[in-house]
Amino acid sequence: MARDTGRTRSPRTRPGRASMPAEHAVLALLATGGGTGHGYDLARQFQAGQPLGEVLRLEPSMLYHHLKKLERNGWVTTEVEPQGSRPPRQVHTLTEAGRAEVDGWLAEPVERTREIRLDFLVKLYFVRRLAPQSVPALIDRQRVVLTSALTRLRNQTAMGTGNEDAPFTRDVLDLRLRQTQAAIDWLDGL
Amino acid sequence: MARDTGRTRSPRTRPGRASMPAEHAVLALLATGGGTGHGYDLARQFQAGQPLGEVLRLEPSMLYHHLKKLERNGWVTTEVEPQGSRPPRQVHTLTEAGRAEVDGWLAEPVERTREIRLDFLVKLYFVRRLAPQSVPALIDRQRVVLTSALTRLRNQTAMGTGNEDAPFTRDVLDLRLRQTQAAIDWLDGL
DNA sequence: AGAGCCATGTAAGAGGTTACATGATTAG
DNA sequence: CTAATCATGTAACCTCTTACATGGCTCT
Repeated sequence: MARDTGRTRSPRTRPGRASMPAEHAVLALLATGGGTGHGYDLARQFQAGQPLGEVLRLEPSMLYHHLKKLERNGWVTTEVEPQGSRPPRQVHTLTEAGRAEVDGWLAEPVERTREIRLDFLVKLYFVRRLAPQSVPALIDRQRVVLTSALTRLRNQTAMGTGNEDAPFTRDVLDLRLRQTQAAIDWLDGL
Repeated sequence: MARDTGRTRSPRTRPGRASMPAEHAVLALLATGGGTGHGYDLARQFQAGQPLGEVLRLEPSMLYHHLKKLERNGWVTTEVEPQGSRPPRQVHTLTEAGRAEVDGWLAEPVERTREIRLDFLVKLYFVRRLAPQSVPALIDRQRVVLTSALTRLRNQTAMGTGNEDAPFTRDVLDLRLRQTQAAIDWLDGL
């Protein structure tokens, strides 16, 4: 369609802005290994049976994919390390930008309640390993986010109370309230 | 492994087997409209402000995409309906296979707790509109699924009680327990 | 005259899954 | 001898999101 407006194509401002837990987990895992590591080694931690693997399962193919992407982002550099008899390793090293990215990601709470289940758990795992003194701050900030979500949900529920023809919407809000409340209770028990 | 086994490429048994809530919602929405409808009309229901749109937001482009896919699956047929002055409509009609697919989907509870938030809510919305007498059965079946998940989580928690070096795993299980319990409580209140 | 509705899509990319490819070495 | 481990990927196919295209008609 459309011959061409002259502008080739907008730079796609922000592509959705998900928190990309898998990518950040790989980056943070590099940080726990002193800033370096190779794919095969990192892969083990994402398998079933490992604590991290219970929350975020990552197939080797996806792990290698993420490592390539982290390199394109300038968050890691890669060198080949020959191994004698074994296949050579691609050793990845965190850059300063990568380190900053990890630190920022670890300090930010997640936005949505549904991100508690994956994103926040992964963050919690790594904050405990990389900056245990920041754990209470992260939990507090997350609690604030969830509490304000709770308030918003309560307001919506109150506003809808005249609307008697929408029991479905009431049920939706009720579920969300309960799930958010459960997450807050869990945070409080940490 | 294997230069070539002769088989060009396996038919990819099942591509992940998610419940595909968006696709089924489109199909079910056609059913509520007497088995026929066109894209633009269906699209309105997936917008913000509509009860369905509060749970499942679908951009027009994705809706049209799903309609094409439903046709490839043999669940709908499509005819063009000229409109006089307006642009012609693509009128989609549920086939028997499509009707059966909707019925089956509406009767099945979801497998995972995290699918309650989207998949189950959408199902509930359509069961109430298409087969209100089946609502209690769906809720019961869903309750059974969630209760057995709860039992599994409790067993895992009990087994892990010797493992003192894994507080993270305990926290993960605790969160899942609370979220599952919240979902059960919500079901009981419906 | 301009805004917005009607009605349908394409293009491009991110993120993710599963299967398959390769090939040497070491442990049972 | 066979299976697992070390080590790295590619191919093919999904879903979903955002941006953009087209073009007449109706309402203010």
